[in-house]
Amino acid sequence: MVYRFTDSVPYLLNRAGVALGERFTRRIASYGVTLPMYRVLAVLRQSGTKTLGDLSELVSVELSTLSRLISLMVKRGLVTRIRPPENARIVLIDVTPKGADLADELMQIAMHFEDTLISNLDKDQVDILKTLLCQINQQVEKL
Amino acid sequence: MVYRFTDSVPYLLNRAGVALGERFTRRIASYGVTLPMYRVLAVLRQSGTKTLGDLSELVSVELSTLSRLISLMVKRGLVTRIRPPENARIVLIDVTPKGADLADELMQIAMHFEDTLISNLDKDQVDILKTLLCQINQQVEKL
DNA sequence: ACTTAACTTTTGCATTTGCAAATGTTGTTT
DNA sequence: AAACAACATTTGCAAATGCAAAAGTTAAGT
Repeated sequence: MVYRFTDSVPYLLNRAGVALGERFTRRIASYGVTLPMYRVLAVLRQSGTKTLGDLSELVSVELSTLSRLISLMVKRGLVTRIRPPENARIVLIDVTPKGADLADELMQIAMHFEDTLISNLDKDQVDILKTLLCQINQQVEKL
Repeated sequence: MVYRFTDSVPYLLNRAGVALGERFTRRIASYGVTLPMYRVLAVLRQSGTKTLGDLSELVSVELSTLSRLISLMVKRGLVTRIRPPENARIVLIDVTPKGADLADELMQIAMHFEDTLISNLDKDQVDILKTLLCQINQQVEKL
């Protein structure tokens, strides 16, 4: 059995991810938001306040990159960045009301994306897809 | 049914893709090769000479970015860049013998990655995974 | 208390990226 | 054959990225 690079999981994963990302980026560009920004807003909207480190983990963006991205988002009034006095080495990020509204709007679009994406796929198969993607994430630790 | 961002296909896809990419990047760093470089080598090794445009499509790297990446790879003796006289507006990229050897070596590592990645997954499920990733790619066109 | 270690974020700097415009080539129209 | 459109790649430039080092804060050891 020969190894076919273009049939490998990492290749297909990247391909689908990039294609999807590009589409969504273009779709939300008119809102003045980039894909990483959307991810930040969506995570915060879903689970509330997060430290920078946790957020970095959750949105798969490197810490230093995220730090600067947050600076930009603060400047645009989408999120707040607070150093709590009781523990001044962490930074807490949260959405502003404006950011929350925007997040809701964008998540509507994302929902629609998801719908068309899996529209002609088996419900069971989509479940398998999601489960496997999660498992891959765990397996990656062992590599 | 509420929309949970962190359960969405794009999110999980990105997460797995980034995690996998980071690991592999670190794994191959000692060979002086980046992930996009590996992808270029692997595609060329698998399917032979390609135009820059086709290659861009195959490795999911934007044309201008790829153009510069290829310049670097040419300088390092990994690939060749030829403008065929019979059609001088295209550029043909191919691996050098050195590039081919490196590609083989790296693909061994990639094979091993794939093995551990899907080691405790169902064979049938992996097939579904791959199929769905391909279908997602096609569906993306409709978004 | 003082030093050292551990934790979290930010910054410096070089590299990579992506869009738009420019370049060069072929094909088509008149 | 000149002008124009279509095709394929490259380049300019601003923004994003990633690593390593720095900075600031808390915790632990002596």
